[in-house]
Amino acid sequence: MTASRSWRSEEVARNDRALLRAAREVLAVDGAHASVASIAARAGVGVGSLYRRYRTKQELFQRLCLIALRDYLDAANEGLAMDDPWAGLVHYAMASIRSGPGSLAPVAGTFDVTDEMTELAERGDRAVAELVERAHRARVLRAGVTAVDLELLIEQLSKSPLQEHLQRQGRTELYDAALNARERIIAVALDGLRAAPAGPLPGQAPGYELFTMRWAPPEDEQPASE
Amino acid sequence: MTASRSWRSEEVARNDRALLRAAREVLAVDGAHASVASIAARAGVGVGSLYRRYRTKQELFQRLCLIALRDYLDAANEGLAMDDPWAGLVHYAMASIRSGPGSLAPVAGTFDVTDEMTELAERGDRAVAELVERAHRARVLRAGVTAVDLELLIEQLSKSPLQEHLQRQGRTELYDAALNARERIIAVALDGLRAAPAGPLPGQAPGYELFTMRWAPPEDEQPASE
DNA sequence: TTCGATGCGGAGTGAATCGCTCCGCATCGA
DNA sequence: TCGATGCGGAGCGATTCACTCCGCATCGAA
Repeated sequence: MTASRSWRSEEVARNDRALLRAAREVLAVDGAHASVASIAARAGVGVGSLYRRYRTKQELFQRLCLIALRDYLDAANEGLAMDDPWAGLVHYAMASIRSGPGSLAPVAGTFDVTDEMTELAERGDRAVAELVERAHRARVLRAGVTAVDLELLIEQLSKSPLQEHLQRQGRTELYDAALNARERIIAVALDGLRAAPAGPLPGQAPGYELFTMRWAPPEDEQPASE
Repeated sequence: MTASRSWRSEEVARNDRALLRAAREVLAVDGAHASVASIAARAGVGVGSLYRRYRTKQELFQRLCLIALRDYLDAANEGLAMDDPWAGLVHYAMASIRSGPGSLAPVAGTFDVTDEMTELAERGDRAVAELVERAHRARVLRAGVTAVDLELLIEQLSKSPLQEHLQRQGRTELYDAALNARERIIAVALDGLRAAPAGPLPGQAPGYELFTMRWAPPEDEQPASE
């Protein structure tokens, strides 16, 4: 119980990271119905190992939420640190969309909120409010847009129904195309659909198979492991 | 079996409409995990009545999907009938977002696709392609935007995590505010966040409680009936 | 090489929920 | 009053859930 317990702690840490990553991924796909078995399988560990680290499913989600709140606050502060108000706002939005507080929304209300989480959320809200106000002062943000509007838009863009479907069906070969398509969508939503582009759309135009494939019967259910 | 079977057919039709509406609502909230019991309860009928009209859960979803495809095609044609290319495109997008093919996405691949459905989908795709091309010819649509981009954006905007959460918790008093907030988000996504507004944002600015309330413990689980 | 300790994967468990069936009852025209 | 009809929901077997527990592989120490 002294300093001698450095035995294989690296593997422990690695497993823990894999567990958290797997939990976030599975949660994004299955929502609140995500099962511990699928999380453990995706992380490549047994359920026993999961329960040795987290006493309950809720405790895992709680930890996951705390990490997301930290990322969220970091992203806002990074945005504030940028000189260009618009670039800072976009940086925050992009980072939040990617690490997805929106994907954590389904578990909201399923566990107790700790004081630490409340404080992190408040600090994040303050930073975002400052980000929005600064953008308004520079007149680069549409008049009337509030911080709540921004947060809700981010939440709306956080989930990716297309990628979830692909993952459920195990169509990994289309994953890159789906990622590209999503980047375009986000760019459009942030920059606007009207003809007055802030630049050319990134990447290639997505093909129709992204739209048609999900209607085909899943020829192979997701192995849910490895 | 002749023309004399008009007995109470109005109530039957009313029940059927209630069933379809309930199914769409429950599906939007619970996704593919939607249970027949919750659908029947929300429609205010017993599961027996549901199974008298639809032999299986998949058959109900199939019918639901067919109706959505029809609405989808109608919306596209209505958009084409409008003189202003931009207004037509927005009309289609708004109608599609509201009647939500996106909320049907979770059941994609869970039942067989009939020929009628395939044909409706193809006709819809053609109409949307024409809508997009016309907007491009009039130079009112951002360069590089394809029909698939548009469809994916519509799908992205179709689901409403906020409203789903409210419904799950039974907070009906915030429903109007959530609806208003969603209208703003959609307007922003379609018009763009950058300072060059196409007009003032509609409705009132949403309050912070929309964002904080979902973290509060649900003081009353959804009664799921009536 | 042998031994105790440690953390591992996953079969097993009771509870909950699923889609679906079936039956008693209310409500109608005759 | 009586047969017919459609209704709501209790009940059924099957499935899935969160969680427990145990045999085994792998390590340092002797």
